[in-house]
Amino acid sequence: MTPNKEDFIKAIYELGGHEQVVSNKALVKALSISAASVTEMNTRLLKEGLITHLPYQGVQLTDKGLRIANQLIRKHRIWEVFLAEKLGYDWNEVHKDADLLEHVSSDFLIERLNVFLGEPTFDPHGGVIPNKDGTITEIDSTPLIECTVDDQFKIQEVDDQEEFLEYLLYKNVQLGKKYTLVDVEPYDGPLTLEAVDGERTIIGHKAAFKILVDKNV
Amino acid sequence: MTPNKEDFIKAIYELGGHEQVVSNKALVKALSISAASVTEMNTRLLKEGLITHLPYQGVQLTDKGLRIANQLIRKHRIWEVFLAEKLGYDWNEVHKDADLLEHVSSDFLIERLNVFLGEPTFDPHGGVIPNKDGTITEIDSTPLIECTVDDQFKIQEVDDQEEFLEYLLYKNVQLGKKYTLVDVEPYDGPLTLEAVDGERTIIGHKAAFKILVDKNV
DNA sequence: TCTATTTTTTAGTCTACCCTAAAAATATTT
DNA sequence: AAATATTTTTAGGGTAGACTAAAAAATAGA
Ligand SMILES: [Mn+2]
Ligand SMILES: [Mn+2]
Ligand SMILES: [Mn+2]
Ligand SMILES: [Mn+2]
Repeated sequence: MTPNKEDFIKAIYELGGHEQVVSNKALVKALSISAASVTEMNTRLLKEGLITHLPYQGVQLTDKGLRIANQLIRKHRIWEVFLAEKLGYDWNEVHKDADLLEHVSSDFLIERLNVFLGEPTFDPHGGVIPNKDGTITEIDSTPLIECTVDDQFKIQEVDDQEEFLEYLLYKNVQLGKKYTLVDVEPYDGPLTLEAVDGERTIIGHKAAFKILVDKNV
Repeated sequence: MTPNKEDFIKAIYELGGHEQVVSNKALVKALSISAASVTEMNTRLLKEGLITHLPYQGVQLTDKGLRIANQLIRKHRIWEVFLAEKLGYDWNEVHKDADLLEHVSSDFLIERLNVFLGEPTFDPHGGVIPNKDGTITEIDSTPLIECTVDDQFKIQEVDDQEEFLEYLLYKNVQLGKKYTLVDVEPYDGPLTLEAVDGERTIIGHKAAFKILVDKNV
């Protein structure tokens, strides 16, 4: 296993490769490599039994590939917690370094780091940290876009794209914060959230797809 | 710069390449790669201006190469402090993980980690951590082998080979611990140390080369 | 349905590392 | 001073991972 292969498998997972077929095109975009390189890597991973491949359609993770993806995501997210909680990174700053550290982390290191951090359940943007055995404890959450006026909820998880996290930082939307949805403008207009202290935040329509909330508040 | 190049430059430094010429043979041994690979890497580093090369004699670091070596050692040692102090690694366990982490550590990360650790001066086996600008604060120390009976000292630094550190762990010799040298057997015989609490430790002749002490105790 | 566009694959290159085996240079013995 | 041994370099290969350009296959549109 190499860093490139690991990131490739992780990308397949993040594009839904544990349940759907993922196209080469999607991987080209996600990894910023050429289409030829995707075909090449597919061939390698197929040979190692980490993916299945339907020519001209795409790839899917095997159980073996899925386990590797989950273990890498575990490492990634544990590092993100460390960078945010111990080193004071903002949540939009953690990803880049974690993306490198994840590939050079022995199990010994990760388990000790996990204990040092108090065995966290979520990463800084609310992503669930997979268990040591590669399984995932599913969390019940709803995309904000599916909420209706007067719904009450707390922010459960947000998309981890760096620019989006910066946007939320600017909007002062934080993980775990409680809101009421007080307005949704028609024709894909903005949403207005009201925090418990009365603070109002207006966010764009598309942002509401990237925020997951917990309505059992 | 790649991990292999970085480790190669670090190896040159550790073999004395900031003041002497380092032979290919020494690098073959230190890095466990073939002689041909050493020649090849020398050619690459020469082209980048990181070393000077005298054919059939060996290589030496340029100022540029020296700066890279010191910055890598800084990263390595800061990680070692983290692993030992925060994650509870024994001092013989830190090296392997630090040897990987050092290559994926941004300056941003290292400076934050350094602050988190309280800006340490020494790594877990007493090695000085180079400053941010690549300079080194020299420490006054004496090899234990040069001490004579009745000398008093404290342990300043020890060789960082994993097996040697295990040996010292077994002998209960710790950094900063104060001893009196009570006996040196002739014909390269063992040395006997006595701690302040009266505990006596007998160590082999060759071990006394790998331990540096501070006589200003 | 047939043409145009998009997507995927193939073919051919390139760089970074690594190797073994043989040749060349340097050091050491006798 | 030669012969022998050691060290370094050269020659020739190999693999992983990336690329561009061109061919092939699939999809979308008229
Ligand atoms: Mn991340
Ligand atoms: Mn990564
Ligand atoms: Mn070390
Ligand atoms: Mn290293």
